[in-house]
Amino acid sequence: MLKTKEKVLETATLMFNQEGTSSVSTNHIASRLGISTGNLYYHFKNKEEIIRSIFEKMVQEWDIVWQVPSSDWQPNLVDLKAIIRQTFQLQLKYQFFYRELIVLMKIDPLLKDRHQKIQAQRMTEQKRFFQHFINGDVLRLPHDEAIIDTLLTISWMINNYWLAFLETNNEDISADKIEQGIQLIMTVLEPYINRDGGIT
Amino acid sequence: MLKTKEKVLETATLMFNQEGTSSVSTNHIASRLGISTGNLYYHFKNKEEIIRSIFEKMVQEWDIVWQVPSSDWQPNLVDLKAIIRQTFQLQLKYQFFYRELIVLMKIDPLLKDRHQKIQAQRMTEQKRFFQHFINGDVLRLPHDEAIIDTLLTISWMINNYWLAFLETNNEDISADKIEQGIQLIMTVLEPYINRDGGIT
DNA sequence: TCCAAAATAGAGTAAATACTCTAATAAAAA
DNA sequence: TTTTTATTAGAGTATTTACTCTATTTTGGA
Repeated sequence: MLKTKEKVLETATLMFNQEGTSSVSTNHIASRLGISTGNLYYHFKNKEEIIRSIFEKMVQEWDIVWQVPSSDWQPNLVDLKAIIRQTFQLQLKYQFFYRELIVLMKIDPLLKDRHQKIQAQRMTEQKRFFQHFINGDVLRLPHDEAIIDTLLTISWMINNYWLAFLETNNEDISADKIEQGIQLIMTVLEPYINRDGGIT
Repeated sequence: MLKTKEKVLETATLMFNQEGTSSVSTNHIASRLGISTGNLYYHFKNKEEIIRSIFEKMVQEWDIVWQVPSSDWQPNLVDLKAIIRQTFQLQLKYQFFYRELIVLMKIDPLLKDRHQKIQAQRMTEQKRFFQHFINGDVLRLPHDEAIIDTLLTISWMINNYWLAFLETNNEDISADKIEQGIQLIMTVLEPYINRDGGIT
């Protein structure tokens, strides 16, 4: 059975996803859980600390998804798609973050700092990841160096905003829609995929 | 000189952009403007009506940007870039909307309905717009029909989320960054651009 | 000039929010 | 067992928020 602290994070995440952070008060969270506000504040200094803790959980799960399988791993599109798929699933779990990030960072400078650090790290990691695919001859890029950054940025954006985009279109998110998101990224990379390397 | 009603919308927009809608109360807006709350509520039924009015203004400006210049207009990349540039500028002016849309729609079902209608309309318009470019031989697409929708979706997403993406990266938005956003979209279209048609 | 309608001021309020404080209970350690 | 520490309950509070109400002023037309 989960400890109170973990239960708060879990329930808060669900409620934030459903109603948005500003509509969900600490009192709401406590009463939904059937605990007292005193208890909730025993575990968390304030609402922002709850949000920051959720962020840290998300970061941990994200890191697991994106770690390179092993040192002798051969980059291929099937694995890439699997990773993108898992990233989409994480976004689903922590939807509110992707929706409200900018405002949340405005309200909480600590979260802002933390996010900025993480984001910078990830950018570097992803670039290295991408390089694997070029070195592994799965992707073949023009001499123009800048194109790597550009493609990476676009892929990142699709990966980050596809679900939000669906939401603004009032489409509900199904496994099928996630595959469509993967497809979008593949379309961007398509012109640069080397048909000889990796399995499509 | 602007009427009170217009001034409220203008000031509210600025404040929402700076601090986020949930941090800006109707009292804040009134006092920033140096008017009474009574006065503000004389012009607007509630806070949501303010937000909806701002949305309508944004829609109007957007429509001006995207109307096809004239019936005998020849599609070309220079004009396309100009339109994208103006769209980015609109996003800058109404930043808070792009950041908070999903939550705002959750809070206000009227806004949600309205946005959904507008969004659907625009999708159709943009598709027609895109078709101009194909018919005008500026773009050449593979027989695969689905690719049109895919490219359109990706372009739309970049156009809608590029500035938000920059914000999460803590980069401030300059004219230069806007050009970079245009470049992103062009990179996506690049493999399908017919070098003979239109001027790059 | 007069008057009805439009615009404004500003005091007032119910509800909600984030959080504190103290006392009680449960769990762990000695 | 006893004692210390970790949890929990729940009443209480200062502040804020969205919004109302009434009285006053301004404005534009007849």
